[in-house]
Amino acid sequence: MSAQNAQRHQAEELALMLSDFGMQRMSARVMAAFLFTEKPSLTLGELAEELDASQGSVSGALKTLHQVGMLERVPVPGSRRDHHRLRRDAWERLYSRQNEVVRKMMAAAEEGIAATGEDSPARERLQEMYDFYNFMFDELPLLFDRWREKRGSQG
Amino acid sequence: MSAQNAQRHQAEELALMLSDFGMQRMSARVMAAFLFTEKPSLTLGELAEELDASQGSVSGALKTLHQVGMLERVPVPGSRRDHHRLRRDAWERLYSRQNEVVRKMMAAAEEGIAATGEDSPARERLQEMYDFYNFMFDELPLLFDRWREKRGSQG
DNA sequence: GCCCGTTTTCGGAAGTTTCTGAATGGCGAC
DNA sequence: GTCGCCATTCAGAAACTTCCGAAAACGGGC
Repeated sequence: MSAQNAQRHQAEELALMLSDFGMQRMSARVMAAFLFTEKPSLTLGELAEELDASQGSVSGALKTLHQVGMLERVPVPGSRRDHHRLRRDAWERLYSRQNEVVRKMMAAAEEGIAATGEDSPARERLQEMYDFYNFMFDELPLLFDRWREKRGSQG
Repeated sequence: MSAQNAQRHQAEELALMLSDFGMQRMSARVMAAFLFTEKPSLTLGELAEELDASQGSVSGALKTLHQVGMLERVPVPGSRRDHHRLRRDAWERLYSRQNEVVRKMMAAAEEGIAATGEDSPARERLQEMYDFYNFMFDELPLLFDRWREKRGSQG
């Protein structure tokens, strides 16, 4: 197996993992392609060919990944195609979506508490849930701050 | 709408949210039922009735939730049914599964790096991915430690 | 303003997941 | 040892995702 095929294989493995973790399958494959390519940027057509997928589905995946903030468009003068590349902080952004999850869980717990009587077991459970997510809600952004600081001082 | 119905509604909302975040639908509904019930523990039959679902699917959901460590069996002398309840640290355990995700992402990045030439853009990208997940891999357990400490000193 | 290359959207097909209902298996009481 | 109740497993049905391919929409260049 050529080195290039080996990497393509690794890319597909990673894509499978990402989709296990909840990313849409095609988005995952596109992500993996961006990670492993030697080119500085990729176009929709290149991706569709590389992944042997329709341009339609690649277009959808690109849209999603841009929305999540993992990709950015690269201006390439003289080319009418859109060129895309991974953002440096793509993974941080991906993980940051946890923030939103945490926030929603906290909010749900809060609502539950508000609707529950004073001395109820349900309320206690909801309070425990709230406490945990509230902790995470406070701490995760600080964690990211530390990451950026570390990252900045290195690179 | 009665207070009880309002809570049942809230429970279903929460279940929907959990399933948005990747939890299986029935597992999510079961979780929500455990959160909002006033009873100290629930049996399979009670859950199936409350959720208007088959015992089969509830059984599957219970199995999953026990594996994740969010539920525990409660010994109830004189009852031949299994009684289940939420673990106090259920949410922490749920979130802890991120650890495994992070570990796998780190490992995948590592493999990619090993298979990539010295001066390649792909390697740089993989290294950035590795650095981020490695940071998380180190820091998340510490975060949980701090949570447990805080929790312990409160409760 | 028109043309051509590129991207996005959309309907339908294929695949995957999830639920149910019934049968099987297991365990305690007597 | 047998009975009766509970829990689990499994095959099939239903629902939902995801993908493709075609057609519409978009946008520069001239």
